[in-house]
Amino acid sequence: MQNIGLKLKALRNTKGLSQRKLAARANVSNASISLIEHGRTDPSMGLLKRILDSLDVSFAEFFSADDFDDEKYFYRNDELSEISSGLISYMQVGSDLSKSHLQILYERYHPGADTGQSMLSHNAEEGGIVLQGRLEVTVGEQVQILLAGDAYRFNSSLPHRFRNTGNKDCIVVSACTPPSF
Amino acid sequence: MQNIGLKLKALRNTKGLSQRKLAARANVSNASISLIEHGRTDPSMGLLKRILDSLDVSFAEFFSADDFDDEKYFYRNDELSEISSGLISYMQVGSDLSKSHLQILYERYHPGADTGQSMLSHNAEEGGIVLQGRLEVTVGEQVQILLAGDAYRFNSSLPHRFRNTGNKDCIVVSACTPPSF
DNA sequence: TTGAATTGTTAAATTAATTTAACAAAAAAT
DNA sequence: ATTTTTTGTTAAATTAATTTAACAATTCAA
Repeated sequence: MQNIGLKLKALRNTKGLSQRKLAARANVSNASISLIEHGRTDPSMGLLKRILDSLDVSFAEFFSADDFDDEKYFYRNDELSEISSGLISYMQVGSDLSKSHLQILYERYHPGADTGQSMLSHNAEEGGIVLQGRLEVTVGEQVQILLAGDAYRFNSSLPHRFRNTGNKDCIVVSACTPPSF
Repeated sequence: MQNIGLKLKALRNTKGLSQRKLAARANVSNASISLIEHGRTDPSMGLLKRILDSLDVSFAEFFSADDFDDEKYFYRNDELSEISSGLISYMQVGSDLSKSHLQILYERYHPGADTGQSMLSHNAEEGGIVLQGRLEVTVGEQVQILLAGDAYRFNSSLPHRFRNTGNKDCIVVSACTPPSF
């Protein structure tokens, strides 16, 4: 478990704490911190929990925290990655999201556009806001027509479907975590 | 660590495995499974990893799998939760995000609006698309003016700042995972 | 330049996790 | 019915994590 050690050391350093300071806050021995950081022990969950708690970091955060660090933060309108699919065009913020947790899309549904059915069952969570037009959204047993200003959010494991039932383009800004494609 | 035990037991049952079957696949003793499930031991990371690996479940999944399940999927424009803060108004999709991983906001920056500085260091990831107006965004050492159609995305642990440097309202749809407030 | 405090490491001692091996209870097989 | 497996639990034995307490190296003060 060398990897955990490296992560912990990095985390400790960003908080500017010494092994002993961290040990005191977490109520563990400083030796434990040293041994874990060097991968010379296989820490118990309880020990690691006390340490992470004292750093205000949850297990989920700690294990999902493989920070992406491209230095690209800004995207001009024409730099958005276009992903076309039939009558729907998706403009994605960022191109390679493989190390990312968040996907943001500017979506344009042409009249008659229809996603068909469930985009699979990712353990994901998604939502969006309608900016223009008319969007029929189905989630589980529920169906709704959303107009400009309306919004949706649900767990992506539920079967869902999007349709533009209007006669003009429908525009939506959506987000999904983790990315769905 | 009673909670880990309950989770593991539930997970094992959904896969239809007995303690011994699981133990064999994970190459651990069946006693360990029993002790963990009853919270009578504080398992080591390595032991738990072997068990989860054999179930094709990552640590991240194991700890983040607290599915939210409100049956509320749709939000009319006037149902968005307004969170005002000085010259900025945030319209949030959903009210209680405590069990959620995703926060979606419709943001309106009045002229002169300024977030000041770093919204702290959440181990989060955020991004957004500018729909209207002029937004100055600072991330780390970089500063950019974004106009309608432009976008941003970055790791929220970087110091960042938003300012409306135009003379009209600026509108942005943003997303953040996990929610920042 | 000296002394005090703080750093990270590590052997030895202690405590606890993990396995081995046994047990009883329940289900399956003959 | 009765044997044979399979189930989950647990004491005892073994192995390993964790702490205590020491060490040398570095930084800070005066």
